[in-house]
Amino acid sequence: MSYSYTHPHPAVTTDIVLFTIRDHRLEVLLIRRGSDPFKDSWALPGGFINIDEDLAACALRELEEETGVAGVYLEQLYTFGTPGRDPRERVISVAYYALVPPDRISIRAASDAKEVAWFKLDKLPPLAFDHESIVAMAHKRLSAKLNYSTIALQFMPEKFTLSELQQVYESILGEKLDKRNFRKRVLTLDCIRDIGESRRNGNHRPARLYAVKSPGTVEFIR
Amino acid sequence: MSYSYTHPHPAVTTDIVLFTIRDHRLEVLLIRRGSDPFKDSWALPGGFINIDEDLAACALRELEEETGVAGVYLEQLYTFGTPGRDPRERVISVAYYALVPPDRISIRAASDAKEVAWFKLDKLPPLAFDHESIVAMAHKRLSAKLNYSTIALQFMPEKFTLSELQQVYESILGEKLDKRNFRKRVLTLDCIRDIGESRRNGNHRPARLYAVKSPGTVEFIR
DNA sequence: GCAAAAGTGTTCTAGGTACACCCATGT
DNA sequence: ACATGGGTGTACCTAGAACACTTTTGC
Repeated sequence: MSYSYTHPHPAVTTDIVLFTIRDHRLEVLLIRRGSDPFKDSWALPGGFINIDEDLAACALRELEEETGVAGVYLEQLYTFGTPGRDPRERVISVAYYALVPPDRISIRAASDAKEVAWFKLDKLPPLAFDHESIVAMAHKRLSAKLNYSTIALQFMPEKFTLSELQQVYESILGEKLDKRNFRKRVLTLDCIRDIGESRRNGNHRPARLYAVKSPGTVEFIR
Repeated sequence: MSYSYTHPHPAVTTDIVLFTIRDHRLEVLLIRRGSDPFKDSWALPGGFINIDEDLAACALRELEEETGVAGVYLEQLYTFGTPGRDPRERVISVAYYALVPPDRISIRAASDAKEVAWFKLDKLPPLAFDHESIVAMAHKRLSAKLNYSTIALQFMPEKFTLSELQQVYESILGEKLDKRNFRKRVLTLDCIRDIGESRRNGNHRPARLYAVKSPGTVEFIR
């Protein structure tokens, strides 16, 4: 089967920077490529768009096919199209970033990915193509968005403590926050609610549990 | 000549929302389409990418070819790729927005554009494709960016008064600003300088003239 | 002298930052 | 009793908002 056009067409892909937070550290999901180019290199999940497929749907499908991950929060990041960024042919990649709570994921390698793994953001291996700059831009966008939206709640499981939420902010921003100021701020946002339960986490006072009021939605603040 | 691929490839275009400000009103540059689809409709300038051309270069080239406008400030906006947005074939459009001072432009129709004209943003004609939503998103981005960058300076000619700059902000935001607070704010940004000249604009006191310190660069503030 | 836009400071308010101690639990 | 993280309130500071009169020019 072959498809012909009167003018040359670039290939279009989506690439996804999937973030989660584990052990108080921001992590990115990578696949080890099973075929050339960059065979055996680590890369972002992603791939070629189907001819009748929406861009975001393509990103979700590739993520599911290559890693088994579904049900994430997804947002378009930027479109990367420098000629030569893929040695095979002209490839324009619409990059997305996605967030998932660490308890909502069971990854598996599939499709043309030999292997799937989470990497600490500050300990990434060398990446294929221009994927390092895609990851860098995604992290920058995510950090910026913490300050004017409730996007961080997308990392939270169904029930969580305020300390856990604070650790999420600290992991992304890479700095310690003041406990009292942090709690005052997130509680006045009125986006999480005290569910009246508590959880024992060690040899100390149990922590109150909270839940996101509108899961799946990200609101702008300030 | 024909180009064949083993998998179908979408076409890739760029579309450009070029803004300027004239008579204290935000305006958008449109072309009247000379060919189908949407023949005779107004649309954003833009067109198909060349196979070895960078995305931003494509946007600048299309703008130049179709309207004669060059030397603008350009920024990637969003990528629109809903299947069916172009009736001919699958087209993915990387949208850009651009800003130009009103004195830096001489428009002319060329290429497949029959006609080129500026329209007040609040009096746009019906647009081809999904160009209305592209314009809406560009305006939203521009408004947001006024609050955390010096992007408005891209609209200013070489010499301008503080009142003129204020009118630019007011046109984009669609609201009146306080003169004293506005002046205090832009002067503390330290991005424009008093060039020691003044200009008479009518039967009243002449206004001091200012110039942008670093033309062509947009800084983040706050 | 009158019309018209240019230019200029102070007060108030709200949101952000800095900061230290008691509480509930397990061992 | 002690170690550990959970939970709480106040004072300060700074940036943004509100607000009115004098100046310089042309006619």
